[in-house]
Amino acid sequence: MLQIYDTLTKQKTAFKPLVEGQISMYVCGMTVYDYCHIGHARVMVSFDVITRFLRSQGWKVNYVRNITDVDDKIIKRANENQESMQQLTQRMIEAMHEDEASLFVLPPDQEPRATGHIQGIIEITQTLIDKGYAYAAGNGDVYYRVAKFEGYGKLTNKNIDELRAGARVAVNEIKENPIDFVLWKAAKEGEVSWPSPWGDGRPGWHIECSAMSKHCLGDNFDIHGGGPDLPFPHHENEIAQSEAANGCTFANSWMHAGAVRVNSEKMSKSLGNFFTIREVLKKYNAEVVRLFLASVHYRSYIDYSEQSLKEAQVKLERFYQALRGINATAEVELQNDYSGKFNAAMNDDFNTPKAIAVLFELVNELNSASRQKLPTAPTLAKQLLDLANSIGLLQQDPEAFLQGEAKEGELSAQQIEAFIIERKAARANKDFAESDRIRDLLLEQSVVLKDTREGTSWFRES
RNA sequence: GGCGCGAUGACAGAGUGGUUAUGUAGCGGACUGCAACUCCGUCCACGCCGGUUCGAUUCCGACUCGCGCCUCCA
Repeated sequence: MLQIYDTLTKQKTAFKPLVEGQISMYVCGMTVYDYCHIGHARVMVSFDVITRFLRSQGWKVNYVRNITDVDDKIIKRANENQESMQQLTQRMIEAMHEDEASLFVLPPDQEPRATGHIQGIIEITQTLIDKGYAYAAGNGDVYYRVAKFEGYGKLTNKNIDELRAGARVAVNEIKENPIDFVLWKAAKEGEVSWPSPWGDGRPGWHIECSAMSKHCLGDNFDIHGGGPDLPFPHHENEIAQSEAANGCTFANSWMHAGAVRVNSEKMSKSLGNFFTIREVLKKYNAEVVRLFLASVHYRSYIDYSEQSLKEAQVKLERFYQALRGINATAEVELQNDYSGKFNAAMNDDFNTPKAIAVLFELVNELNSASRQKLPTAPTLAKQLLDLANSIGLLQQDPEAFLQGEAKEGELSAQQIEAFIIERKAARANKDFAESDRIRDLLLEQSVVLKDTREGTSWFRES
């Protein structure tokens, strides 16, 4: 049975799909004005793990992740760069797709863009005005009348009076109430704009997600997800917009990933303490980053550090060492509970650390079986691969992963093989001094040798 | 101030009202020419104070500390 923690009810509850066997999920994606950082990676990887796992369990998942490609920050950045908004967003979308692919993150089923849904945005805005939930201010802006929506604040336990009291929003006489937020912004000179019943303008933040989710999944769908800084105000406002306009419950459950921290502080654009995905991938294999992220439950915060990345690297080496040289095939019947435990952990609000612990138990048995040349080894290896693959791990060839790509200044595979042949000759002559000299020489280049009956294999140590 | 989250062994990180998490590191042994990989064994634990209970790291309350949101950020 699948259990999911819902941000709104603050409880883990049994998941009930709208349609038997199917899951409709909308995840807030990127605002494309800069390269993705590890915080973005966490959202991408978390929901990729979730989607892959659900599919492995037979769920038919319709996964939508939007792109917000029109927004204040984008316009500002494009101006700074002296390029058009389209040029900037196109570049950043391409970069995002590259990052995604290198992290083994599967593309969502649908990836709508805000600029492709202006008509839908205008329609919802009009509906909200017609129903009294929004008003056109004299200057061409349209605002949401927050006090009119009864459920406002239900996601994040806010109440309107306190929000108003603490409103740090600049007082704006055009608004009826300082906490009202903008649905449609009148165009400024030289800014990108679209025609609307209220004059030329562009969407505010929040409304695009109401329009895109409605278009892709309907008025009511199963899961809405996103990053840790989205519950307020973004998701709160989405609820207000969509529920008021559509007259029904918006998302049935809300999932939010935890923050990535650096030195106990949230990694964020505003603090400037972020590492971009491409930066990190120069130093670490993509699966190392995936495993690092999956080593902590998706809702908890995770500390980004070199040490954590190295640990993930070592863990992955253990997995691949176990799989190395084994032809993973289901040859024999196994009587074990690894799959049951793994799936139970994942079905319990996607408990990846617990699930991965099961994989290590399996590795242990696999190594033991390999060592004793038991006939169960290939089947255990297959089981390990199947389970790991169900969350998008262990997708590389063990040999390729362990030997890695030679980085700048490192020995090539051919050079290493040549040294191994030299060493083999020395060992055959019992010239252990020479043999050890070669081994130490390679070790200085981070190449570790492993002698077996079948010969010498090697891997690059992190 | 309001609303939330967290505090687990050397580190990372799950979990549980009474039973081994898991990984790395450490220690002892096996394997090895010596190593590495691997295997076997092993040490180290639940912030503080009360309460409930036969029994609490696990439930309840207070406290201390840390973090997030309340403003753009995944």
